[in-house]
Amino acid sequence: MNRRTYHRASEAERREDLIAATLDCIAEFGIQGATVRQIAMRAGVTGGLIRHYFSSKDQMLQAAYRKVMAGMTEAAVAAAIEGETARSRLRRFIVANVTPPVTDPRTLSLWAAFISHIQIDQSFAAIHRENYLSFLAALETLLSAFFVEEKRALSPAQCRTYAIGVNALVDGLWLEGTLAADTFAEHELAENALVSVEALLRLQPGELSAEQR
Amino acid sequence: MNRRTYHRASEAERREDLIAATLDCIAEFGIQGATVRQIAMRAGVTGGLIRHYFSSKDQMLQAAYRKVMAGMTEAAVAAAIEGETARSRLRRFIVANVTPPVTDPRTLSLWAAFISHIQIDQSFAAIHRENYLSFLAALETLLSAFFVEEKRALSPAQCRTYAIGVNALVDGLWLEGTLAADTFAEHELAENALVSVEALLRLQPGELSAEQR
DNA sequence: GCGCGAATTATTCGAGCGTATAATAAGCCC
DNA sequence: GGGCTTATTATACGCTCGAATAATTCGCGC
Repeated sequence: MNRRTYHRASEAERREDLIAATLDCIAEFGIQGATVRQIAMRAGVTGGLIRHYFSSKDQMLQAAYRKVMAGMTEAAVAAAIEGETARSRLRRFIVANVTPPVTDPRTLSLWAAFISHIQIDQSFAAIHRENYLSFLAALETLLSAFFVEEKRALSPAQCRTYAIGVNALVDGLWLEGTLAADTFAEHELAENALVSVEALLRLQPGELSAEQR
Repeated sequence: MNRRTYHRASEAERREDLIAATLDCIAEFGIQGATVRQIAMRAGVTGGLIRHYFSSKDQMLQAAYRKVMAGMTEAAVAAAIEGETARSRLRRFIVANVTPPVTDPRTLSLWAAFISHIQIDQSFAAIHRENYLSFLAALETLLSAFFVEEKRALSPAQCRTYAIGVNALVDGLWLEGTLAADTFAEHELAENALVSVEALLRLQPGELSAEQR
């Protein structure tokens, strides 16, 4: 009749653990393998506890989705703000998106698993939309600041078109580079990203891509 | 004791039906909801039959993945070959990839569901790689033909860089445009794709995007 | 240091999972 | 058109699922 001894954790900490365990399981076994029991085992608790923190398994999955997306945008934004000029911030933002830890097979697996649920469950669609718009807005801000700095006048419509294109390019390279990581040399992807973006924006070759500290 | 009456179908036809039913179920209920019983019901047969055509459910999923990817590339390639010049073929290829039926929420759902499995199951990784390389090769062929036609000399390395960038851009726009279809006007996506590709390739504005029959 | 609320475990439930096997009906061949 | 092959159905098996409930142990306030 000896029960397991256990530690009473704070709510924040426990939820964090459960979400992390959820992501581990999805990455390792797929969304079908992320069962309540597997997740609980991974988190070092018993299954029943999950329902104590989340009203259903589905709500926990949504929290996990938010976590993944937040991690991705935060990494890129954090890299960007360290730049001193608008050009440097744009450059750093782009590079961060095609460099670890953002380009990580595990992250991509998780991202794809959730994307595939967008058409099925409206809640996931809402989370996606929120993150997409916020990412696009961040990119648009970086871009217009860059054009101001370059003293290049741009209509808002033109700026939006650029943002959409650059967003697509960055997403696409992220996908390509993460899925076929072995076919790309060390910095080939980042270099390609910078060269491509400067072409997209009709900049001079080297304006973004040239080595500069 | 009355059993269901049934029709004995040809092997090809039955496999086709089962794969189609599998895709329907994944799109509608997610990969977790694509159970043997659901799939069988959708295909109008009983569950046991699946194991008569596929040695396991997993093998059927792989066949379904191949089907999805084949459909996507075929649509784009079919559009391309109707062009009379290399420029037109490139143009049509790009437009096809950001236009229905390729930009279809259902297709994207399916694609993502399978992508999320390639880190888990090697078989899916192999299917992905095969399709990625073939798509990239097709694009590279279109590109180099285009450059020959334009009398613009390009090193193979340069051509590969371009192919990777254009591939990323097209993939990214496909993603963006399909996931946020409601935020894009009728032909905005295709127009953006052409303008972006011509910028990527350092062409004159309008060289690809200008209306031309 | 004790009591009490609540975090956590343990156990149970019915449903549904993928698979295996046996019974049956369909339809081609002669 | 009767017999044989086999595509298909029907049924059963052993597991695992998400969820609900009851029992317990933790650790803070006093």
